[in-house]
Order: sequence, then structure tokens, then C-alpha cells
Amino acid sequence: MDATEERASPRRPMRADARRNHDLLLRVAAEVFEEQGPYACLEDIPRRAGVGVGTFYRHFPNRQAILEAVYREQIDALLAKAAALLEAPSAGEALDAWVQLMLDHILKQRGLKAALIDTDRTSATPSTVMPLCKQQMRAAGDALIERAQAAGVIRTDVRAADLHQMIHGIVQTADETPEGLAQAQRLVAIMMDGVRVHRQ
Amino acid sequence: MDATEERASPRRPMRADARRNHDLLLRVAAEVFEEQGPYACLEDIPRRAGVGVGTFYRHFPNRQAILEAVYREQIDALLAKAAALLEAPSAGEALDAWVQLMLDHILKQRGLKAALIDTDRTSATPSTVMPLCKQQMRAAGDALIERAQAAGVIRTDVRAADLHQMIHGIVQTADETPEGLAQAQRLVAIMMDGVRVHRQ
DNA sequence: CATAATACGGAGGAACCCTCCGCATGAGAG
DNA sequence: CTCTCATGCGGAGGGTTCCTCCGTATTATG
Repeated sequence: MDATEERASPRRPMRADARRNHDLLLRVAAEVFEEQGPYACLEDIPRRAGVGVGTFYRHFPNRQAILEAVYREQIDALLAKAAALLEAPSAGEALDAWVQLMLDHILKQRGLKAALIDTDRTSATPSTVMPLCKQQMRAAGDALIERAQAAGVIRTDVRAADLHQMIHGIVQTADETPEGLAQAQRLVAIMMDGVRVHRQ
Repeated sequence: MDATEERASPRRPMRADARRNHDLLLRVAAEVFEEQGPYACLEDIPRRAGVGVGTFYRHFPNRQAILEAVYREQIDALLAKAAALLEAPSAGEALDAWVQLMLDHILKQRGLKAALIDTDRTSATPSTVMPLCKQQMRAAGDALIERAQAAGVIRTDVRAADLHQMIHGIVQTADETPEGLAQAQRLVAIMMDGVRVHRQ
């Protein structure tokens, strides 16, 4: 689940210094993209991490690779939280929490995702990471939704795909301004109200 | 209205060769971005147009400038069509046609718009083009909506901003695949059905 | 036609992306 | 602990792209 053990599989389990640098670069890359956007100068990453450019490019041969790795990392964190929410006492509150997590995630990462789509469109080798993430997110959402449906708190004709498309639509069109964000919050709340079962 | 007369205002009316090159570069740039996406190599544009790079960069000093100009051009074309639709005999059909135009526009230009948002975020001078376009599009949409409302064919509690946010949301989250596009068409149709007045 | 204002072209500096290869270091055997 | 070698590191440097600068060419005007 935690990505710190990735890249281990094929033969040997990756040398200790390589693993250290890999993880360090990934952390620093997330920082740099957060500050400067997904088209930040890649050489800033090894520079800030205090390693050589060669090291960086061996771990992540191009922009697509590092963007994917950062994205993957964030999705993994989200999926872990979704799994934890499955254990929460209230199925309805767990679903609400999940929706809020999705909202924050989309808001923060829409630039990164757009860049990923773009580099993917350009590159010769279409990414497998994005479709996989989508599928995993959907599965995680469905689990939470089914539990809430079993508890009788939300409508039974809704699936994760529907929820995700609605949230995406609302959030991606939101302005970057505080009012835009508040408006997105409001619309998502209204949407979730429509999804809930209201007994009289 | 037509953008061929822009850049004329401040003092003199722009030399003939300059105007020619400006318009030519704008046309070629639209082609190049269409083929290679908004992060295409800028030098391809003057090369393909058969002029020097210096000429290109004098007219459009950086990527943000040329992206904005191309975007502006497309919005102008849309606004002209909206104005024409105001003269159409059926207010209801005019609104439907407008929605369809919006849908096509968003589908085709979402990459360009994302790039614009990104270069804007990076640049020191925030663009005034995007907000202006948004406002103009909204005004154009409102005019068509109000006419349809006066004709009694759509609900009276809807404004262009609502329609735009819904269409944007649906279209931007659509897959690039044919099914994704068909799905977007379907959802927009459903949405418009909800906006219409249904007499019994 | 002469002159001044304007525009053109492309060389070149700076930034960036990525590759390559000589050197360093960690992992496992003895 | 030492030796060996597979693995990893660093950074010089080549190719590309962005953009600037300025000598030359073209257009507008009297």
C-alpha cells in the first residue's frame, strides 16, 4: 500500500542508497510542483534535494514519469484513507468524509492532472497510471457507498462513478478565488443532500 | 467584432505588412496548437508561416500572449454566432444551438484553456483576457436565455452562469473517447430537458 | 523622391531537458 | 574484515527551445 516499497519487484530489492534517493526526490518533487506548478524546471528537484541531475533522471527519466509518481503517491494516500473510513462507526459520516477528501484532492491537484493528460497526449507511450488510479478510486468509492446504502442513509441508485463525475464537474469549474471555492463547497453539499435518504 | 482590426487603437493604424504578418501568424498558431497541443514549439509558428522568429516574438512576446490571442479569436467567433442566433426565428432552437456550440467549443479547447490558466498562474502579470471572455460569454448566453424565457420555452429561474457551469462540468470530465463524448452529449441533453418548460 | 518611422530577420545568450560514462558505494561471498 | 562486482552517483555537455537585440529593409508621408 505505502509506495516506499515500489520498484522492488523485478529482481533484487533496490540498493539502500537508491531507495533513499528515490523517496527523497519524490518528496521534493511534490514540494516543487506544489510551489511552481507542474511545468516547473525539473533540475530544481535534484538541486534542492542535493543530488546530481543524473540521479534524478535515472529514477524518473522524464516529466511524465515524475508527474505520474507524484500523482500515484497522492492517490495511494487517498486510498489508504478510504480504507480507514470503511472501519468508521457511521457509514454516512464516512461517506461525507470521503466526499470532502475528494473535493480537497481535486482542488489541489487539478493542475497536475491536466499536465499529466497533456504530457500523456504528447508522449508515444500512453500512461497506464491514470486509468488504473481512476479504477481504484472508483472501487474505493463504491465500497463506501455500498456500506452507506446498506445502512439505509443514501439512495440505492447511485454509484461512485456518478458521484465522482459530479464532484469533478463542480470543482474543476470553480474559480481559484475564495468565493469560487466556497461556491464549490456549497454545490457539493447540495448534491450530497440530493443523494441522501430523507425519512419523514 | 472581427479581430482583424485589433491592435490598431493607441496611435497609428499599424503598417500594412505588420497587419498581414500578425493575422497570418495568428492563423498558423491556431493550426499548430490544434495539431500539437498548447505546449507546441513556438518557433514552429514563424517557421511554418515563412517569417522570422523576431517577427513572431514582436507580435506575441511569449506563449501566454499567443495563447491568449488564439483563445480570444475563438471566443470572438462564438460571440458573433451568438449575436446571429439572437435573430433566429425560434428562441428555443436558438438556445439549443448555442448550447451545442458551447459544448463543441469546450471539448475542443479545454487543453488550450488549461494551458492558459497555467501560464497565467506562472506569469507575473495576470491575464485580463480570461475574465473578460467569461463575462462576455455570460452576457451573450443571458441574452439568448432571456429571449427563450420571454417566449415561455424555458424556466425563468435559470441564468447563463448556471448553464455554463453545468456544461463545463459535464464536458470537462468527459473522456476523450467516443463513448465519453456521447455520454457528455447525453448528459447535456438531459440537463437541457430539465431547463425546458413542459406544458401538460 | 527623400526622410523618418516602423517592421523584418536571424544570430546568439540563457535556460532547460536529457544522455553518457568514469568513479563511488553498497551487498554478498569467502 | 576484505574482496569483488553489480548497482548507483555526479555532472559535463549536446540538442532544443525561448526570447532579445540590432543592423537592414520596407512602408508611409510630405
